Amino acid sequence: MQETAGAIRTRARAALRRAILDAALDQLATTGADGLSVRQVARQVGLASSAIYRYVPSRDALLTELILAGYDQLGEAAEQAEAGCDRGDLRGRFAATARAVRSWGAAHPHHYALLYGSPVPGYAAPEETAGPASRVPLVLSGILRDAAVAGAPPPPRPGPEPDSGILEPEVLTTVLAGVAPRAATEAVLVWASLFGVVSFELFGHFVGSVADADRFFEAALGSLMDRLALPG
Amino acid sequence: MQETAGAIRTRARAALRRAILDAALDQLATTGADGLSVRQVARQVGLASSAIYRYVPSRDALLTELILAGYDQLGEAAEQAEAGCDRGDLRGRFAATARAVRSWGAAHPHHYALLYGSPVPGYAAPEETAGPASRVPLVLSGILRDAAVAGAPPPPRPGPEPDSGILEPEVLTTVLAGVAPRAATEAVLVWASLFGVVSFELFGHFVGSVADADRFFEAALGSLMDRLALPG
DNA sequence: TGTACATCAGTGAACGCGCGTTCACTGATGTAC
DNA sequence: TGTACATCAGTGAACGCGCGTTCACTGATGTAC
Repeated sequence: MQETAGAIRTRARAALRRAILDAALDQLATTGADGLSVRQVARQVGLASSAIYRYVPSRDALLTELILAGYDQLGEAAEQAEAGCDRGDLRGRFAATARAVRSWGAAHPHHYALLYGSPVPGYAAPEETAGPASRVPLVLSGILRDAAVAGAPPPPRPGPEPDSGILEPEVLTTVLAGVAPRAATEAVLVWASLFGVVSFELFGHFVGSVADADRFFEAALGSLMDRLALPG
Repeated sequence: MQETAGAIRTRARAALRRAILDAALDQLATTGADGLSVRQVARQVGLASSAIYRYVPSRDALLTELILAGYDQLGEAAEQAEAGCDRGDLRGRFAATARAVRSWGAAHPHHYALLYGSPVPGYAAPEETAGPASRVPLVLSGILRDAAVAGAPPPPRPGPEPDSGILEPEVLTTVLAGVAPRAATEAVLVWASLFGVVSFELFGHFVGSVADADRFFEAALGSLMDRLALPG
């Protein structure tokens, strides 16, 4: 079946768009987000700098794409790692997810920093990033929900629930549905702690105090899972 | 007593140096570290851009000074907050320290990001920053050591200590002397978790999940202190 | 008291650079009649 | 089959900008004799 000229052009366009994004990823990996420049990207793909604007409206848009790609890569890695675990092994699932986050960060430190480091000054993350950004949290909350179903339902204490109002109601009724507010708050803390540990390691704050980063991370994992009361 | 001319000059030099640093701090606060420029600093103090080099050898050195100043400001805030507490109130001391960290970060988000956000690309933190950077950890470890003295000494379990080798030996024998390796590892995790929570809040990762940041932080504090087994 | 000299903060022009973005254009390819 | 037209990827020059750093210099102030 003969391919139409239009289809060929469309495909070429898409391929070049990918090449541009790959070049940008490449530069992010070596130079960091600040060093990312439209002109260098153009040089790398072998185009005039002005040609980039046929594919990407601005440098900021390019940054946005890198952020989206980062959250998606990281989310993908976490999801795959978790999916490879026995469903009943809640601790294994959590550990696999956390290790995937750490590994991805170690493999792409500048990219990780773009997502979880200093906000880029003068750049406001558009709403489109919210979805991909929540992939890792979604994996984690899935584990918690399974734990809430499997374990004894938390006994509703009398009186007003002390932790209500801390988290967004929408979160408590959707991603963390079935998880008691107290445990849900703890879960958000664990989430932040996990990234806190990974960031501290990648950003060099453990130099001088942690001697064996691998073992430290495993110990941290155990502690975090205990706080979530994951059985095992 | 007549002041010598030399003394006057020296004082003037010091004052101008301070003015330059203040201008740099100012720009850091508004523009962020990337926006910091020698020429803008010069404009703000009313000097030719070349004159700055009589006071600061390079832009990188200026950055280093800002980092040092940041760690010192933050450390100072933490130390003062902790010093205002009843010595026996271990939980109060921890909470005061942690709240000081969060407050300082909220008041100086760009400065906080310079210290705890993405490493500045192409810039390696010189060793001089190690001292000031450890002021907050020192406050926290001081509380833990007091707790170790006050509480029952951890029973040395038979067999090899399972957590030895994770932290630098030097840390275990100095700042965390008297704290069992297991608890010390936990302490480092708590330290990273604290900054993880503060960073997540300041960098916007709680948008959409945490509704009441103040209450969340207090809840987090309680949980972290429980993990340190602080009595109260 | 006066003069020659040294010190040193500060100047302003310049070097050489890279950047994001715009715009009128070329030239190849495909389409309509 | 041939011709006029439309589409569109890509070009290259240009605009206007700000940057870090250097360097020969001015001019005021203090010092030595």
